[in-house]
Amino acid sequence: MSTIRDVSKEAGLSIATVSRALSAPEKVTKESLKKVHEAIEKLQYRPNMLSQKFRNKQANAIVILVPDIANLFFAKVISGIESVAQKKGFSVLLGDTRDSKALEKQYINLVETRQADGIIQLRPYSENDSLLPIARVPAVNASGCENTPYPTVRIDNVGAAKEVVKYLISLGHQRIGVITGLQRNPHTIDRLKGYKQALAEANIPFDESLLSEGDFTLWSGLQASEHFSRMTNMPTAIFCMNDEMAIGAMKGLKSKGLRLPQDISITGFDDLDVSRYCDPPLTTVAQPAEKIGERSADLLFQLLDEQQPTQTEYVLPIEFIIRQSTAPPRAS
Amino acid sequence: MSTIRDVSKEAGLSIATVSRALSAPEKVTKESLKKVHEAIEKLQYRPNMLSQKFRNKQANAIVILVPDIANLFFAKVISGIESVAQKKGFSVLLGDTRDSKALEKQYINLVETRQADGIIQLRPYSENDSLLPIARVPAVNASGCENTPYPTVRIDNVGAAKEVVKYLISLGHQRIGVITGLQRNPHTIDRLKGYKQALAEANIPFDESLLSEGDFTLWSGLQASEHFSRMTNMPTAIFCMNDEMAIGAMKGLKSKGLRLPQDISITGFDDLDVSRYCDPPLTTVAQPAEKIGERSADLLFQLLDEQQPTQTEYVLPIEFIIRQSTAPPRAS
DNA sequence: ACAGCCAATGTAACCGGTTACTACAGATTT
DNA sequence: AAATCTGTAGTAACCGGTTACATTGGCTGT
Repeated sequence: MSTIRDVSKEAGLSIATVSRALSAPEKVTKESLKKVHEAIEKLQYRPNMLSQKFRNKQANAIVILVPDIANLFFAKVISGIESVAQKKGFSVLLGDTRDSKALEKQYINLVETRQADGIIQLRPYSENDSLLPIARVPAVNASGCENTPYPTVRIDNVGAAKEVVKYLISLGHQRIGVITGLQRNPHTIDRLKGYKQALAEANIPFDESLLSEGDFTLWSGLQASEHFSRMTNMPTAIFCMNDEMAIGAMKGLKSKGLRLPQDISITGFDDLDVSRYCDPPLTTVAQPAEKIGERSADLLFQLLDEQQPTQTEYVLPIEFIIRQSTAPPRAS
Repeated sequence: MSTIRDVSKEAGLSIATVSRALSAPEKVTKESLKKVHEAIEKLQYRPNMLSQKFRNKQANAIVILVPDIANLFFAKVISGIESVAQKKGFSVLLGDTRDSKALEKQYINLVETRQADGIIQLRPYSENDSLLPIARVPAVNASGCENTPYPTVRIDNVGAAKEVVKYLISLGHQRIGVITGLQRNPHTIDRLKGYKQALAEANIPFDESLLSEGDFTLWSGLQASEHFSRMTNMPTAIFCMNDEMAIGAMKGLKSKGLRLPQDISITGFDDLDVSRYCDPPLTTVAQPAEKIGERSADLLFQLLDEQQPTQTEYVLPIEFIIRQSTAPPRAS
């Protein structure tokens, strides 16, 4: 492995000139530039970035904490972050944390030990359960919830849930079931708040028995649908807190012989690609995932550049997409 | 930010002793150790890993080139790789290449510039279209195909496809359609080979019109199903080269009023989680994704440690899973 | 002809760790 | 008591870049 010193020797110039030829070519004559490039070519020289980063005290890298990389929604957010990072010449390290605090800690360590400059957290903040914020670790939360104590880019989960449920009510539904994420998950909490608000505004009393806890997986949606199909007084619509659970629930309900949406309406949240193709196509909420990613990255770079960002919370608009999984309840 | 020198001053010891206290505590007396730890605590010292890596000429990191992170199959392979890397104390950098050569090049650069020690490529090798192998870049291909010119961990795609098609033939199918990936994709080529072998062994002539090209996305499966449903002499079964296309095709066929599997059988490849829940549950090939990941990582570390690995190609067994999307053809 | 200026280049310190080598005290052997 | 050994700690070189500062030489203006 050749070093800058080998190149300087080969080119008959000092290491300083070689360094400048690479990082500030305008400060070097054409001749020297040519000599340097020839030497580099001949020696197959590749600068040691570890050394460079060490000297510059800048890793030029950011970390993304992803609870689950096999999730299309996150994939889109990541893609948004990457496009911004690329423009800045930063590399992006994906940390697949699988919801494990220990793994999260490990990735945060990368920043503390200067192997990365900042961090974007894709898991929503929840008191007592979040490692971030940490002093001297520049961080942004993407797609979090209300009351996150560090810079955030998110949607209005309460409002979105409310919009969905109000739509179901407007179709004539009165008994609206809900399949939640884990009870303590901030997204669950926010979306449940929206659900309750919509009911309250329509003077429909909240009924605990219409609530079934899932964990955002397809399987848990299927499970939850069992709960509902065993009820003597089934809901006429179910608001699912994400698309995967909605798809699982649809599967379960269909297997009980129920027709969708005639017998029961289903709504999701996230607008996965598959949601357009399931049977029937799913009514759901589309989050501006890519935008969330871009904005988060912008915000993080602001944090890294200056000290004070212009704004520390961005709430981006969602799109409510009505497809064929929702219809008025049967006249009963 | 405090450095090791600050700590040494605070502890009243030399930097060498502090360094040893951290990396080889058995070489230091209990007293010194205590002083060092107190100083570290007091100064909130965190070692600068950039410096350490630079000095050690080891990044302790590997890169995974992922064509598409929003893919459950890859997610499982990655998880396997990560578990092995973690044991070795290596961090894993995920490079989401989105099938772009330019992005791939960028991540390979990380190894050439010593920011990472080796690379695991999840995209199958194909002559003229692959950047790897590259001299001085330790690399392993995970989940590739036959004839990959660098160390590989994969399944027998030809054999697996053959098994699926032979099964369909054993059910009585004679006209078996196939929805492929992109024509030039190595997985497409291998699986098509297996398809043809199965036909040949059953003395069924190959019929070009039963072949429809997709690109491994749900949407393309839907498209391809249109092609088949317009045929006057429809196939009685369709072998899809992955689960997503199979799900898309099922959707398309059902919308034409066809019943599955009575009117037409469908098979997939990969065994996604959703495949168990679609309607009907999909007959498919399960790849040992996690194992592939683990073995690839093991192989890469062998490459990094010694020069000569004991074996440079591993072919892992698959599992053929028969569910309800396949049945004998209707008596016609 | 000479001072003054500027552009190009060279010299060497520096970043924060690791580690080979050295120094030294106390224990053990002869 | 002298010689040797052992365990602990210190000194300083080193990794491969960057860059402040010094040096050189050619050009301009008087």
